[in-house]
Amino acid sequence: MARKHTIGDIAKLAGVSKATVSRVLNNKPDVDPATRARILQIMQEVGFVPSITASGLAGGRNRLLGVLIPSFNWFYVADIMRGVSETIGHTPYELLVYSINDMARDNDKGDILDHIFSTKLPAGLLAILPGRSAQYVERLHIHGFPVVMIDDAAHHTAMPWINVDNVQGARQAVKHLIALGHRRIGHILGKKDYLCTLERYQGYCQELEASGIAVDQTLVSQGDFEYLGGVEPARQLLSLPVEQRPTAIFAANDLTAYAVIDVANSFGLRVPEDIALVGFDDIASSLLVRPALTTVKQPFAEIGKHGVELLLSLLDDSAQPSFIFPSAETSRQPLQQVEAHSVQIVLSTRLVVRSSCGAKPLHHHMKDSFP
Amino acid sequence: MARKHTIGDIAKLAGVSKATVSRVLNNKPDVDPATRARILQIMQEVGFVPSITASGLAGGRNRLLGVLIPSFNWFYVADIMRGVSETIGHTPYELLVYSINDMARDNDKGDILDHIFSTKLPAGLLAILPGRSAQYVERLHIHGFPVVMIDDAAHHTAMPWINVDNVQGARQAVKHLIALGHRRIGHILGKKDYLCTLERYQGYCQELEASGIAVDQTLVSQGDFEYLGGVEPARQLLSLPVEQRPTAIFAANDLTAYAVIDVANSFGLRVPEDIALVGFDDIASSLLVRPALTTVKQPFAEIGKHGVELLLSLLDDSAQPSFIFPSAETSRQPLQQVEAHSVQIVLSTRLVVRSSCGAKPLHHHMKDSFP
DNA sequence: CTGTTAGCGCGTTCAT
DNA sequence: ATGAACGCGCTAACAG
Repeated sequence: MARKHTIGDIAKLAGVSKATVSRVLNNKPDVDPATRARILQIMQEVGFVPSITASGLAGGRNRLLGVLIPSFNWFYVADIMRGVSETIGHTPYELLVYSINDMARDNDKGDILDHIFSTKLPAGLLAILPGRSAQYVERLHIHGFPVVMIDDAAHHTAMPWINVDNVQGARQAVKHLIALGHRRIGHILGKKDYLCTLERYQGYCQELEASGIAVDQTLVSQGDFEYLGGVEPARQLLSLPVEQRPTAIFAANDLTAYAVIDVANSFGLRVPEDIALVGFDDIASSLLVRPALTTVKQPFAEIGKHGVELLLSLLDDSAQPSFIFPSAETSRQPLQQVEAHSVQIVLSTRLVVRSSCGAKPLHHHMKDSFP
Repeated sequence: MARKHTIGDIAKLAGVSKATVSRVLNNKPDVDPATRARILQIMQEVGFVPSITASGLAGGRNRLLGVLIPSFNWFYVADIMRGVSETIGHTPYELLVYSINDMARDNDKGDILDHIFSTKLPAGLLAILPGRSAQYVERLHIHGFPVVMIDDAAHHTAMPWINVDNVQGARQAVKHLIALGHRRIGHILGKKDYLCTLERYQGYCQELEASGIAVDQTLVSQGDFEYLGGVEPARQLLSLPVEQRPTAIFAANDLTAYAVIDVANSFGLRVPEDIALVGFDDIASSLLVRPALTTVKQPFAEIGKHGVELLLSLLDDSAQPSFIFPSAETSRQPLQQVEAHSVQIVLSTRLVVRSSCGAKPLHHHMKDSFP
């Protein structure tokens, strides 16, 4: 393991001043190519690693990226974090995680955001916030702190922002059910006041109407994105007289769909034979429940990736990342798929067909189809 | 939101030197109680937040705790991280996450540990490593970097280390099955070369023998902790002639148990009616599969919590010049559930009875038992 | 008990 | 194109 070297050491070895070493470190233009090469060479050899701490102090900006998550236990958070951490791995930044539920200080989300703002430890923040908590994050944005939101309720703001197209996603789900011959398609709504709840409902309505099917409010029931919150609305829909009962249900998310499966079974109904089912999210467990869930896949890892890229594009225009870890020569990919001026990104979803909808899957997934 | 203040500002406001402010900041004993109170008061008022960056540079030790995880996508990692983040929330430390699979640099675990060691960004590292990768972490430990391992294969080392009692856990599972009247109890082993695989198998054997049941090797089959890797051994066990076929199976972990459920169903067998099933881990999805899985619960959050506490105790110790100043006042209170000298902690497991074992659950879990 | 003096490792002026 | 010098905010010796 390499000993700890400072730019002073490198400077001596290279026979230049510390300032020059600092210049190549920060990729400044005005350095003689020859000496730059020599310095880089030496840094390689001795395994020089600049002090994030010191450069942070001196430069005023740390090479740390903050990510605020609602909880480590939410299934989809893990997928987003995978994308986040993978993307950060391609940069000289490190990953700092703030979790809301788990904070010692009161659960007030404003508090933790205050903390982040006042410490200014991370150079920027990627905030995954459900519901209408965007306002807290917006405060940071207003104060000039680089922030990217991953949320459904942030449309009203001008903050850099990233999300999926919930309307299209819902339409994909309903379209598929219609294509399978269903006409009475029920919907269990997500949590009230969430924008994505509304959007998915809108997509549901749009697709029905596009097929000439009138939206029947008796087939729409209020859920809350949780398993338990899905039980009652599922009961409600499945309790309808057979001729009114939906033959298919589009649940606002996967957890809600799980509740439908269980309620259906408890009613002596089978999924998908008696009731076709499509969820939304494609969290990891949807591959494990039986029947495996057909669902609208949110590209969580992509969301995380684009979120980080967008955030990075906000940070530096001048000092492009410096010098990467010695072994990562090829890993420098252009982080600029994100347009410099597009501060809002909408990713698209994809329908993943498994067993719960009753369609014959085109591509059998390994786990799904092993028997 | 509070403006940014430095200790210099506080010093002026309090009419003392920066050194004194620094002293109260670091809870040094020799400060006049009155001035200490006054300074704290002022810090409160102006909302002073010390710069982690600067104190890290000056003191040589950052208020950052590193956690190395194999992946954000492993179910149990999320639970451990919940405990970790919750515990860190009670301290002035921040959480720095390193993920292995997702690193841009080659997947070599040694590389990322080198990186951590050479940057020395975090004050210490909590490493969740599967298998025998402990050696990489051990290098850090040898070089004096504070490290705590969460792993099954680290018994051979003297590193601070934390884990669950796999033998007892396995015995709990098997004991329960025996109590339900089962005599032919099969076992699907975990991944080869993992210590916890061996330990769980040993527990399985011990409990059988304690009940006067001979271990039958035809009832033991090799898995690998993965769902897919559980399919074949499950097939093997369930293909046995009825009179030899196990009436119950103890799977080395939950994912393997899921495979047993699916294979059983594909054989026209029902869980738990035809085959009782107990898993190990109690990952979140075990509440969602059907039948809900009876399993040996690993206290993942506790593991994370104790891991952090142990790590912090290592840090504090090294920072204490206690030999020189045998002060009478020990105002250092928290985090000392962990004995100063116990560098290895073994937590115990708990059997969570749900549907898959065929026993009538004593306590119906909400989700589990809603119908 | 408290103030003074040095740095920690690096970025960023100024000069040259 | 490069060096010298200063300072980021704080901790850690030293004195008193």
